[in-house]
Amino acid sequence: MGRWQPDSRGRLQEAALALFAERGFDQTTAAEIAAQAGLTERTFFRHFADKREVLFGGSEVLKDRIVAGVAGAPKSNPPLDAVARGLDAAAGMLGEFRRDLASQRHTVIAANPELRERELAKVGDYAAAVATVLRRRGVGEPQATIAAEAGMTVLRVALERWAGGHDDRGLAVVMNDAMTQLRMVATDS
Amino acid sequence: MGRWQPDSRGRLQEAALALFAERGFDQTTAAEIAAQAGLTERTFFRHFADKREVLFGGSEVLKDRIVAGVAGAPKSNPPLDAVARGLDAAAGMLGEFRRDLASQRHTVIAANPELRERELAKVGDYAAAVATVLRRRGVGEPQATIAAEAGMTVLRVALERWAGGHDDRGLAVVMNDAMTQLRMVATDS
DNA sequence: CCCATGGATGTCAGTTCCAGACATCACCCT
DNA sequence: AGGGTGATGTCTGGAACTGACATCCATGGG
Repeated sequence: MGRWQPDSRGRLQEAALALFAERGFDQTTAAEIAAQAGLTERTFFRHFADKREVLFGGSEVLKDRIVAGVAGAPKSNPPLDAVARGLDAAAGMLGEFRRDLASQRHTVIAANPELRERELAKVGDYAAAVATVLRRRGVGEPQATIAAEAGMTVLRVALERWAGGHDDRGLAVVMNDAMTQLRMVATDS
Repeated sequence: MGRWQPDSRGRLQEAALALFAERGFDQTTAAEIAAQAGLTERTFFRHFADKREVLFGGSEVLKDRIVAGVAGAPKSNPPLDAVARGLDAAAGMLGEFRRDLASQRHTVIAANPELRERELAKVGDYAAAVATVLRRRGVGEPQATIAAEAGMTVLRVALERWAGGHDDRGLAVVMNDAMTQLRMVATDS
């Protein structure tokens, strides 16, 4: 056994989620999280750029999955269909995750403006990446950005409904549904 | 003349924009902004909840304008058309503003992740307000949220193109254009 | 004309977030 | 055995905020 317990990063994430859920984000200091994980505050900030970031560990992986989904769509697909492939990939990945943890995380984030801000920024980052892929597929501007942003809106709305417990169907279904609603809303006029 | 110079809030906003543009957001302290405006740090934080907020002074007014625009749309308008009315109102208000200041502000925000986060949060707030108005008009969920969020996506994209100098037409035109692109992207499949 | 009140500001002290610089310790490789 | 490496701890300090309290001036009532 090493000098240190394994997976410090994971332990910090677990401790943070537990403490945030228990006392709230503002009432929890980075030092407390670190202590709970058997580490020091300084080490916390070596693993996460700021206190909020500890809740967004899998974000990069998810982005890559989405991007891969979009990139893997048939060349003939119109932009929003390609984006829908990315959403399928996202639903697949998030579906593997434990539902209760996703829900707890969602509750914590929903309760704090700073965390909601960060979440929006993350999804905005996905959108930028997706737009880049779309452009590489020959989609022009502003269509690429609009399709990407609209798609990430669908992701956020579906995730909110699913993790918020307002829709008990599978995430993939909820997301598909939201995409359909977007198409209807945009068409019907 | 009073004990204090008038319009402290406005002076703080001006000073902040100037300093941010000159040295960057991170390299400017709240105390420096306050000093430039002839005030103290404590007073800065009495006017603005945090350092970023000083760049988003007119945000509430803009939200009200958008909401009013949506609420004022003919009852018969489908949701996204009503939202388009809100966007017209926004374009009208932002058009009154000095273009160079809007551009400078946009440059500062674009250069800093924390500021981009805050901007996303603001627009997300508009979306929530618009969704509420739509529901009051009888639009169900998730259509209301989707229409509102899609509309605010159009706002962001158009604003980015306009303030970023990528499109020299009037803001209203750019926004109308973006809305049309959204409809096309969502339809064509 | 004086004084009480209230709003905007200043002063001071304290907490927390976050980062730079450097030390330490176990492990690994040769 | 010894040096290199990576993760962690320690120390220190700046900057973002916040609460408590003092101050000053405009205003209005007496």
